[in-house]
Amino acid sequence: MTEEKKNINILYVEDDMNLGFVVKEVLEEKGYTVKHCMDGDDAIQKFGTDSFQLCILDIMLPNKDGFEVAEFIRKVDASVPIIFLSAKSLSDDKIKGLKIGADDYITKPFSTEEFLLRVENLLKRTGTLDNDGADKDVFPIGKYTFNYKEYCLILGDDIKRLTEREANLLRLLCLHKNQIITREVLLKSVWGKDDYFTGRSMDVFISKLRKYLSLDENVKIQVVHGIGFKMIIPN
Amino acid sequence: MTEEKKNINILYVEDDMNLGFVVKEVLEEKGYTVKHCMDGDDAIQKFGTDSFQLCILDIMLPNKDGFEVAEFIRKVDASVPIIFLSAKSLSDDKIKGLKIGADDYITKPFSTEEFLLRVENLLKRTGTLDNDGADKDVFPIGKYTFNYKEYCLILGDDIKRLTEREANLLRLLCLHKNQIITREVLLKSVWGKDDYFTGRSMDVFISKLRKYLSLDENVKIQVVHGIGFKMIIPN
DNA sequence: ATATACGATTAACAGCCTATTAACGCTCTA
DNA sequence: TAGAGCGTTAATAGGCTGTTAATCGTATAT
Repeated sequence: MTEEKKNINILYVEDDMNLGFVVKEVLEEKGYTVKHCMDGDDAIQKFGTDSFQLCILDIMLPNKDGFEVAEFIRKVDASVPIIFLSAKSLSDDKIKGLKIGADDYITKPFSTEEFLLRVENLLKRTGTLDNDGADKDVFPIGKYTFNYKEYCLILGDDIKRLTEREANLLRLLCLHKNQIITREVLLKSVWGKDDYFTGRSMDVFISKLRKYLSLDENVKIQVVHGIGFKMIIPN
Repeated sequence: MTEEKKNINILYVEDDMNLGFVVKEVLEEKGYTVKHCMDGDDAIQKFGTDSFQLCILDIMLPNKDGFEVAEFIRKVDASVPIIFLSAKSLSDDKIKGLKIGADDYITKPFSTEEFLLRVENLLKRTGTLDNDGADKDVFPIGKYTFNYKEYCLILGDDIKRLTEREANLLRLLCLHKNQIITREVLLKSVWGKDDYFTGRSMDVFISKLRKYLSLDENVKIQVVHGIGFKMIIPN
């Protein structure tokens, strides 16, 4: 996830050094690339010489205010998403921003969590970020692809449908790929209880999963005797 | 402009009669069609039996709160834009809403001007305003064409008329084509309740739909045992 | 008011699917 | 080497689904 974001360029215009530094840090920590400008003219020029997937504009700026910058940006690129930051919660400013076509409007002070969520949501909306946490439900397993939500295991044209139990178990193994996961954890997570018969039942499922995955010899569900299992997935 | 908007359906959930009435008026004056629900359960069912281009949800609701409604709606349609209304400007609520995937978050009280601007902006963003969102009710299903609004299923010259229930059910399957949709979601959306007999009733409808769709062998309504169904529509 | 038509629900039965249990043989470890 | 742990296959029971037919309820026409 983080690697994908590295390609996302954000133009950030803010004259408050302190806030500016913090916000830049926060965004960069999440893997975004951030160009930070201190005033409107600088921003306009940056926009002309680089391409951005998102613009975050403070409204109060020396030289040219955020609205003017936004209007300019809109002339150059009508679709790039724009977020305004404002110290005032004055409705007039808000409305002016919305009229220009702001995509979001955040009032200072804001929590970094809220800020990041808004940024992410906006990028998702505009299709820059891949949609929802769907990534979390698709696991590559060697030559296979395992789609947890759809309960299926895909290899080429072949789509093997899994039962709910099979899928739950396989998902846990994927979340711990190349690591040992104990029988207890598996049993408590998937079955909710840990006794002899449930354990034997799980062994039957492990057996099935091995069979399903047998067409890629590099993928293995190893047993760790007396402890649990370890699914080997080569990179 | 106003004429185009006539095709835009808005689901509005608000238990405050006074505010509800005003907002409905304001939106309708702009040419939108507004379905106003008073509580969450009602909204969920409305969503299952009609198609909306925008949902506006109050957070404080009797029965089910706005977040729950949103989560359900997201299960049925992952892309429909959602705006939350909230009396509290509490950051926690905001964050919760954004996490669920709200597209905007408006704090009461708000001016009608700001409100309308946000609605329009959101609709522009999602492209609903451009193409007069008529497509939303016509679904290609393999060789068939399903027209939800007209309750009919067309294959060549043959026009099969569907009942309302049949159409509602088929629509939901279409919205989730090639994806698993759970029995619970189908039942809550189409019937508004989820019990044994309603479930059996649904099975009868599924059986009918399969029969209607049997002339295209590439179209299948698969069962996902213990979970729900998955309609396969080849591209 | 009565008859009719239609759609939806309920009933009934058959068939299917799945998780579990049992059984047996093998492997690992103490 | 004994005993516990695991791999695998097969059988079973119980729940879930597919389908048809009967019944119920409501709207419509006579």
